[in-house]
Amino acid sequence: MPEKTHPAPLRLATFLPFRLSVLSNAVSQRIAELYDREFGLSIWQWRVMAVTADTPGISATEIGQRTQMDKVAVSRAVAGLIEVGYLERRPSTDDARRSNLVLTPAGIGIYELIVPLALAEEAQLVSALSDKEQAELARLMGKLAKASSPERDLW
Amino acid sequence: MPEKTHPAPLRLATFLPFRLSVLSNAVSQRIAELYDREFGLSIWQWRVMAVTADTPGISATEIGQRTQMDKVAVSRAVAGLIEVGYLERRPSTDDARRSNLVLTPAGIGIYELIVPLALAEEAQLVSALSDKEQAELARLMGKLAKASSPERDLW
DNA sequence: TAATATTAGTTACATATGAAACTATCTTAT
DNA sequence: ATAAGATAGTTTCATATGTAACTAATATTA
Repeated sequence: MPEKTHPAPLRLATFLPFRLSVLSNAVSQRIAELYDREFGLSIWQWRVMAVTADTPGISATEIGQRTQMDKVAVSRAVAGLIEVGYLERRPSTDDARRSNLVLTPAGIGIYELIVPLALAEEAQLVSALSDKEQAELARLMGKLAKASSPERDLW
Repeated sequence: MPEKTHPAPLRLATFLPFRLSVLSNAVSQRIAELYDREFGLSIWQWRVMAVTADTPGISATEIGQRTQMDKVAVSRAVAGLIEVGYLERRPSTDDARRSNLVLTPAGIGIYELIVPLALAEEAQLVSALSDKEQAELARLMGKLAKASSPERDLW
């Protein structure tokens, strides 16, 4: 008489989606706390600042694409940054629906304060890995990203 | 005359916390949609089921530790699972504050339906990597986890 | 060029989430 | 044995978030 077959076990601790989620949350939380505590910024506001610093005059829609934020999140982050005076909205001459977003001088100042801190945080995080391992991790993550969302390319 | 020094640039696309977050969200969303669409379960309810299947009679507190969920999230997920009849609360004899949680037969049935689907989803995701790469990824993630939260060990 | 469809972005609403307060029970120290 | 503290778990409340509806402007099509 054949024995009752047991289902394949699933240990959360070795299940990749779970591990990714936990690791990502642990990392994000550390750095979100930094942005918030030191500068009163949410992680989404920081992302908006980062891409705006990189591409002055960017539109909200493009911010969404570059940061993987949906348009409502972008709208709210932008509104908040304008509120505190870090971002400025300039009407676009050729398309009245969109605005060209730029950091204000205050915004640039804050941005330049945050960047080294963020990079230091990252550096500390990856200091556990050799340069080679860091490169390998980036490569493997890229493959996973492609496998998980072949349609939109994430980076 | 020395030139004005430019701050180190920060490209979101190569910033590890950002990449981790985007990748994790992309993966989680795919699989959360599966749990929800097919079984009406949230990802947290699924996690609770998974550890309860693994350790019948587990307490809510221990579920929290094993899943990295806070106690409020556990409480809500448990309440929801009891509501739909997948989980049962048994009063603990030796400590009246805690309950021993077990899956009901219905819960076990659903669990055994989900496991192969979840594993298949994971398998599809990592199929882009060789066995060796998969092992390497797991190892590197373990190092990062330790670096990011040395205090609590995540897995 | 008028009608229709798309797009950029915001607002409104419903739900999800986390922090803090709370209840009940158990543990520790005197 | 009793008071003070710690722990398990729930509830409350304020905020965050996503979906859908909306406004305004541009693009398309007939």
